[in-house]
Amino acid sequence: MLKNELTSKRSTIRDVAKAAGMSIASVSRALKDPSTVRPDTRAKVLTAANELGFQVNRLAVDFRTGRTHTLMVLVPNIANPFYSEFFKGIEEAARLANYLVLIADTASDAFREADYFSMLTSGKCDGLIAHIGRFPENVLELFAGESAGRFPIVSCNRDAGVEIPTVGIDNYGAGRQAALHLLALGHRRFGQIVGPMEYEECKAKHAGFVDTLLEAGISHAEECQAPGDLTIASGRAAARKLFGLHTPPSALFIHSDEMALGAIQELRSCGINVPSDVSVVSFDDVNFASAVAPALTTIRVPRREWGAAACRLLLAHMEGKEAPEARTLTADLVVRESTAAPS
Amino acid sequence: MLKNELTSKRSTIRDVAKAAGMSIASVSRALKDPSTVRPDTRAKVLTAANELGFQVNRLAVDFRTGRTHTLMVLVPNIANPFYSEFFKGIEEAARLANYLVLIADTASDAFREADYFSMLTSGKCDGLIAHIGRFPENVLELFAGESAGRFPIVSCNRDAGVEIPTVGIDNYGAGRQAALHLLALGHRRFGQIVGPMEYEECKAKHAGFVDTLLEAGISHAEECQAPGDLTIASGRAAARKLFGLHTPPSALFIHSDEMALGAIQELRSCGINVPSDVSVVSFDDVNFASAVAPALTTIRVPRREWGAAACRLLLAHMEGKEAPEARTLTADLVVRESTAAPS
DNA sequence: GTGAAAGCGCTAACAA
DNA sequence: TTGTTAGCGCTTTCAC
Repeated sequence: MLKNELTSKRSTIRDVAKAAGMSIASVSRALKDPSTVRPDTRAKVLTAANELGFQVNRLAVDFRTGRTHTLMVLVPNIANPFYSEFFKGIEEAARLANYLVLIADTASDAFREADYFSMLTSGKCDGLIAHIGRFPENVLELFAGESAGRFPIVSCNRDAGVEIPTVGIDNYGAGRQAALHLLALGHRRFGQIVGPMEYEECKAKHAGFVDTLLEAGISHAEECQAPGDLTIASGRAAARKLFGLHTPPSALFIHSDEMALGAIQELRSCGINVPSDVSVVSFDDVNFASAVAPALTTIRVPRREWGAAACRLLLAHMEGKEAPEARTLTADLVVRESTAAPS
Repeated sequence: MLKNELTSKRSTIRDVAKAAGMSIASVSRALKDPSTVRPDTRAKVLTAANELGFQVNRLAVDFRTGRTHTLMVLVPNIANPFYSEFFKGIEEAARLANYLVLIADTASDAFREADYFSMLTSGKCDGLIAHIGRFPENVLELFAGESAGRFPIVSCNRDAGVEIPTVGIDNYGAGRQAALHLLALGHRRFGQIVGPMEYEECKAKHAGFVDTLLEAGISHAEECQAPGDLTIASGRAAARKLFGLHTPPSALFIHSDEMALGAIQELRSCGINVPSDVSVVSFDDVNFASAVAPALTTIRVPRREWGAAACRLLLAHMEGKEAPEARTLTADLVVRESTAAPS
């Protein structure tokens, strides 16, 4: 039995109406659109509401109006420091339009993803921004075809064959920049620690990097590539694997700052120094990237702008407007201390 | 299958009932509690629902039942990597009880705090876990007195004069451990980079540290203390201030790993080495703490357990049960590389 | 400017 | 086991 069921029930506009000596319609109006009632009516209602400790039941309002003024953001792992600024960008844009934003961590779990997605399809939020690596099959079905337009949703990752509005990053171009920088420094033996390759995002980073090496006449062998899941621990493991090779690389492109941190730590423990022995270019430019030693040379992803752009696109969709802006943001290289010419 | 949706509004159980040739009550039952209807009834309903692309309107369900099966977590700044594990702990505990959890970032903004708090008081969630430094006045009023028990809420920080169920950390004991460790190493000149001192949390860390020094006959001057806001940047600034002193400390207690990272970076840029010149004990043990160089000696806060405990306490409250467990968790020192004997 | 009344989509008595 | 029906608290015509 719930506690608030035991205590007195909360008052409704009906109670307020009785106390103020007017109809519930007037109470509703006085509360929601004061200009439509006479000042003294309004005053009476407000007084009564106050005395009764009246709190509007938003569940009822939302149900009645069919709108919740709430947006949701889905992420696979809130532990990734990447998301902090991303959320701030969304929050700011949402606030301007008078929306509240709620975050859900799906833990890359299909059940959770389905649960949270259903909050959109079942009306519990008005729109959804999905920053998940891959859309689950059942979700794709849901948003395919004609029903596509019915649920306002914006993706932050392009996913093959998905017709969902997307605000993405030019990952291919970013991978390219990483390669060009390392090439310019004089490196010729490259390694790569990649994120989950089922994500388009990681595929594109990888392709941009490898294609650019190829153009420079350098092939990027399969064995010089180690997979990770974007966490520190997976970076450590990947570095261990890569430097077990008999001709280890002199330069590394790593798909996230977190993995880079783990990799650099692992190398250090093996007596391999960054950047004098190995150069590292990573991805994201999270908060700690510029504060660790060596400070990370990384691809700066405009996370706040990304969030804001995604939110604006979502809002535009919800109002049936056209897309308000470009949908691919560029991420640029920031050179710090983790890269140098090969020794 | 989803065809009719594009032309008209979404279908309701009424539509399903008509299509299946039964009453809406049976549809409701078949969907919600299959065991209460005959198998063939159930099959008919499911088929009809499927054909119509029926999705239950959760807004209506929640409104009708008065329950949302949703918990909310309020944090002042999601950018703090501290929260990652904390959320996971909550999510896990919530999931066991069949609740969804949503996160809101209040940005320490009073308006936002009020907005999100009202989601609880207006019924949009069933319970709330607040991990904010300080409760805003208006919120305190709301939860004072008789209405206190009406809204299930759990705080993660003790706040003076607040009668809200709390799961906290023994910050005083942690501050004490930091001091004892540094003292044992032989340090005698101490500095401290503190978090916002209006938070009880930071006050307690500070008091535990200072009291322990005092017991050892060492006074901790006001000038050896610099304020920060728990971010990397504020750690840098605080370190700059502290080492402008003409007798700088040989050991630092810093209220968060993030600030410690900033401080260590600042010191490094001044040619001051950690730990050979200065020892650093920080707080939290976030993900990167063990991966940076030097690895941080820090107070390990059991974040996942904290989240889980807070969630269980909330759930217990919502069911009117007694508190299921102790409400103060201990945080213990983890010695790594950032502390050493003074030179 | 205000009130009466009709629901929004669903659940849960209560009947049958 | 199934159907009928009365609302949950609010917004919103539509009269007055």
